[in-house]
Amino acid sequence: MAAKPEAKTRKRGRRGALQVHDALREEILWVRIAPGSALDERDLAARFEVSRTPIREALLLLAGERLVQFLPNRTSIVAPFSLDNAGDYLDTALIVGRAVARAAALSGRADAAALNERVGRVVRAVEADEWEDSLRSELDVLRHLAGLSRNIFLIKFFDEVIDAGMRMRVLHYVPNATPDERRASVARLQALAEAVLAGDAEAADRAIASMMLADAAIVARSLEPRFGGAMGLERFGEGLGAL
Amino acid sequence: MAAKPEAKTRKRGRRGALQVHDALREEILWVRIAPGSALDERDLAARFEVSRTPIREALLLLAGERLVQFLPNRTSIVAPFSLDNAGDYLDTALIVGRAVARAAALSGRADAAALNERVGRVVRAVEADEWEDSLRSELDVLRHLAGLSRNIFLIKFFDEVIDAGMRMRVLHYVPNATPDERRASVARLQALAEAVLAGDAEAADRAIASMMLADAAIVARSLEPRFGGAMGLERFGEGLGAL
DNA sequence: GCCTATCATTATGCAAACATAATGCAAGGT
DNA sequence: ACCTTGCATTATGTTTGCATAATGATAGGC
Repeated sequence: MAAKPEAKTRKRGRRGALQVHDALREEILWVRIAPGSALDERDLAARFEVSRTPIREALLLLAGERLVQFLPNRTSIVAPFSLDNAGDYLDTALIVGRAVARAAALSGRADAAALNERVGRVVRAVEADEWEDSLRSELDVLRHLAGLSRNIFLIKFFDEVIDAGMRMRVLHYVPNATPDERRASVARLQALAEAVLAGDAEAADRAIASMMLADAAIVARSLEPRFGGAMGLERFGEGLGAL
Repeated sequence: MAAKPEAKTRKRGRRGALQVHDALREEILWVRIAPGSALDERDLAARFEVSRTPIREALLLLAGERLVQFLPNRTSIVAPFSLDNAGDYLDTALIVGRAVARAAALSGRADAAALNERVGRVVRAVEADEWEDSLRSELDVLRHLAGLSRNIFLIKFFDEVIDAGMRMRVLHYVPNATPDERRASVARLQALAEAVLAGDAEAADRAIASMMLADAAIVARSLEPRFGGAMGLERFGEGLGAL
């Protein structure tokens, strides 16, 4: 009866373009496809067992998310990745992240059981040294907090911020953070959760900012051998972050 | 020689999907197509004199920008518009806008001649009562200020904020603002420009916030007959805006 | 020996046709 | 008179094929 399981999958997901989009999106964000890689439509069509049209549609959607670069009459590529604007990124992430933390704390919608359960997953994944699970569950907590705001614009922008920093995390945070640093990061996440549960916007703001700054310092450290600290990362927390 | 001018246009714009995307995008943002309208692919194909493929690609891009809703196996529609989350919008716009104003002021890149020229266009358009030009040029000033930050994430988010509020402006700001209110808004824009030129981040922050709040009040006023002030708009400036 | 122009190759951009899911109407039954 | 069931209609989702622009190799000239 399970003669053609993949055929049933094809039939069930009656919209190949979205399937392809989601699959490619995951692969790009988790850097299972290298930045700059060519995305040949014919190859992808063969791989996903669909024609080129749904592939093109998926690539167009990804191009809209700035994850793929559509070059005119040339083969599309995975969006190149560099840390040249990591400073920009963290300035912006701080702004949106702090707004999310404050909104979550002020929402009065935080549920201790649900939140602690999610934080618990992070703790367990870090203890077990499952880096992918730990990253996934950590971002899940943050997205959950954003959801508490019920502000669709804030949620949307925060999602975009997380996605924009995804490959930086995978490439330059995960491989460089020591176990102690991971535990310290989780402790900051727990402080954030507690502040949100207590409805303390100021404390939540400080907690998420210190978490983001500490994580950024780890990324910055990984680059010093190459750039000699010329990345401008030392000014985090000044300027826009001080809004 | 100009025998087939439209044929040359077709040939020159070798990427119909982007042409269609830009055209539809303008029509949706300026509400020349009503929210909720059906977007029949065949009709659009006939209208733009291309096949359905580039139409579909354009619609997918617009769906990624949340300007079109792709309903499964049904005809796509222009994204519905409502003011139910206008409060969310203005909270978020304030956060990003204030960050832009501060970043522009701190950038030290503001050029008096270029900025005053742009502001001058707004003044002239308002004096001439050209509402579309005035809105266009006003948003152009704001985008120009965002560009001064050279922060690609901030620029991107600010663009998205402006687009997200576009139909609200066209439908509920433009028809309700009195000439005096328009002039007052322009005065606040001038104050913003002056603060940025002076490099005064605090003043720029206050200027853009007061501008956005005053404009929001006009939108809110237009709704009171219908909603009796139950929109939650009266709490602007509290909560997140007080970050 | 190196540079340049031309051509074959390859992959994209678009068009048209086919397959399929959803909708509306009509006919029949309760 | 109303609800239900089945079918025709319609528009989407996908496939396939062709036209065209860009790339790389090759041959010719300097």
